[in-house]
Amino acid sequence: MLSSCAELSGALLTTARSRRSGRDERGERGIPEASVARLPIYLRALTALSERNVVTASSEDLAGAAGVNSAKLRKDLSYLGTYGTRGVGYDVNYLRYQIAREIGLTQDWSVVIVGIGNLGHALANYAGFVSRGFRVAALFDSDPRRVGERVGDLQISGLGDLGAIVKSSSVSIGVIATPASAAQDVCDRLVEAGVSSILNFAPAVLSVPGHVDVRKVDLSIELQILAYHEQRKANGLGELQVGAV
Amino acid sequence: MLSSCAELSGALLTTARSRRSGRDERGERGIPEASVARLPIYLRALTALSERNVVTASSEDLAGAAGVNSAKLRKDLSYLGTYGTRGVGYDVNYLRYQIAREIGLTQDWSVVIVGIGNLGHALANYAGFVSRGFRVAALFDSDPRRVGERVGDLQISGLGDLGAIVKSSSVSIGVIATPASAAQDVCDRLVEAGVSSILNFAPAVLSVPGHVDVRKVDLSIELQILAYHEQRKANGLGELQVGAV
DNA sequence: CATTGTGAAGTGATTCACAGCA
DNA sequence: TGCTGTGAATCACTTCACAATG
Repeated sequence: MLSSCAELSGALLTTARSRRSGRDERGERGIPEASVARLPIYLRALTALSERNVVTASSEDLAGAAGVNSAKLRKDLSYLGTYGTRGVGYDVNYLRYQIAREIGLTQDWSVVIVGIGNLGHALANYAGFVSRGFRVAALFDSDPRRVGERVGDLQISGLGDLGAIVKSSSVSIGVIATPASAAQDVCDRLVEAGVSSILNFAPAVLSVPGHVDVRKVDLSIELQILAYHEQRKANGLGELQVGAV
Repeated sequence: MLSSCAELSGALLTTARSRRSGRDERGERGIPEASVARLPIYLRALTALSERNVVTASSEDLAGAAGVNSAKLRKDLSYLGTYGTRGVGYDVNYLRYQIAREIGLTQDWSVVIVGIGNLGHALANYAGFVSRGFRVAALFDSDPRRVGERVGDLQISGLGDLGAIVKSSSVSIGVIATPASAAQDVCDRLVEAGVSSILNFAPAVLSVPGHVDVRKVDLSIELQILAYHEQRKANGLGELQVGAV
């Protein structure tokens, strides 16, 4: 995917920088966080359309493919600039490039993964990373028996090497897939080494300095949220029959 | 964890049903979605405190452990009922039980996992599910060569058996860990079999009937969101130097 | 008297609805 | 004519700030 974006980038670079990036007179506001979180979804939808050789899509089409309503999609896109054509819709490849650029996917990002258990393995082999401009630069595990083991075309390193490798490969994103008990220590080491974005799969709250971004994915939390709704459905959607006051 | 909740449940069952479940005169409103999403985090924090034999915690303590501010925590808890003591704080085990009950973790939930690739394997072995009241009832894969293979103490079944197994084990939650191309078909089969909550790891938008809940986790989307912020940091937090208008 | 529980105020996100434009 | 881009209205969530209270 990145490759086709790269092709586009030559053709479009003239307009690429002449954005106004939505927003008010202060002239520098970012995109609302909720919109940012949806841009990758739009990108995915556009990529799928592009692969089916669709040239143009209306906000309605795109919104359908992304699973949102069209007003929200148009509002989100309006923060990036004016990339549509009234009466027509959006040029799929053009918009795709604009979004990729906005997210920062026209450059490659190096990530390291720490904690190569079941999940770490799965992440290391996850094709979705590499296809979207992320390069797994190194894998780490604290268990000395695992160090040296091959996973895909990488070899697991010991935590002691983390600082050096992060610096030499200019890694800016770290993925934590350790048990909860190790997560804060690993996080501290990553931050110390210069990583400034962290994706945390460990079920633990991390504290980091203000300049570091953390996002978390907790698999069991997602299931618990589903369980809550499941329970409500089973209860007849209210608590009408639960009784008492 | 569930086992200790189960112990508690005998002692506390008298109060268990006498809730008012927050909220206004219509007397039946659910808890705001944003609050629901945090309840599992509070539960985790309470479990950690409980394991350290902490008996009582203030909203400030708890909020710290959960990584939110105390006003938000108190507001969230207020939707569940009045479980604190002014001037004192919250009884850790009591509150833990109340939240577990609200989420629905005082009962066990059966889940099936479809798509036993790298990620499916990791999920099948994930200790966090079982420790939080989720039982993996069966694993499915469409690849006939994989059917019969053991993963943990389960054997992979073919998709053809999905309907029967979902019904016989009263499974209400399905986890999709297939490639995107298979996801909608698997989803349809799950819904057809009677599953009413789905956790989707495939990078695809699923359409489901209204009574079915879907939550999604997309690993590469999380990285892309981090990349966006990373790019902004690299740009000096605005677009001041990007130039042009 | 420390801490909860909660109205009220503030902030942010979504949806509406239509003017503006190709 | 059809569809985008966007103010204005609405809805949801967060934070403030303090009265109520064990």
